[in-house]
Amino acid sequence: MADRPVRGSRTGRPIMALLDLLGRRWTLRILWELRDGALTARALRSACDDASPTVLQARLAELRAAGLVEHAAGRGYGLSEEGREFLTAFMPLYAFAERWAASKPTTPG
Amino acid sequence: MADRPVRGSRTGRPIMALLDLLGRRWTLRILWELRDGALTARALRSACDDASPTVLQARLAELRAAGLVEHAAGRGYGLSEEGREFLTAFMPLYAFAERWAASKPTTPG
DNA sequence: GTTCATGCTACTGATAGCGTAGCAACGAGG
DNA sequence: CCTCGTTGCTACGCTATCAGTAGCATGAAC
Repeated sequence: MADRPVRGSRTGRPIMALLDLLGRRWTLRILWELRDGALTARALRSACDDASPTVLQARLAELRAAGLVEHAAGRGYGLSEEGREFLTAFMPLYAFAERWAASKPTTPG
Repeated sequence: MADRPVRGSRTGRPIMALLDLLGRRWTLRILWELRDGALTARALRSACDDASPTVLQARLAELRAAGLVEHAAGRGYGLSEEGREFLTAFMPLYAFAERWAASKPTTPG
């Protein structure tokens, strides 16, 4: 996992790089949990259902390489300027999720 | 992978269910490749860099269970009404990807 | 009958992720 | 100096997921 940028980025289409980046476990979740501000690595872990630090660190590294997440020493991880742009672009999907769940039978509770 | 709806859906927050659904390999890609109309299972496979039919079938099943994808016998797989809504909500992220790639050094071409 | 395309499944081997434990660095308090 | 508690990060063994290839059953055209 060193020089390989992002799976699919060689197609030249940025959307493929993004699709591939987001299509990995915890990636979207991390970005989402960071929406209200920076979190320490351990706090982020708690927010993400205590996911393995192994994967979390890997995702954080990818996200930092992608320029979406930044790390302030001692203060934890937070969204970068681009990360916040991402989240803004993501919000319509949040709205969709609400409507989607409302029309789904698989939402008993 | 039988009765379990979607990881994280028990939190009651639909966004978690969506985040989790999308955070699986090929899920986002499938939805994206279906944007211009239905594709047969094999055509979809080609569009998805010849991904394993095993995973593709699994994703297709999940996507159908989620109500985002439909299957017309002989005609292939296509987005449902909700699937199209999803894609509409996804478009801002497409726009973001373009800007994002432009500001990234990791896009030599 | 043969041929072709459809959707789908069965394997085996590789990769990614999980769960737990632990390390090094830094600051506060004694 | 030492201890304590926090930080970010890594190692290890085990499991689940994915990859890659092959193959099945169905249906239409000929």
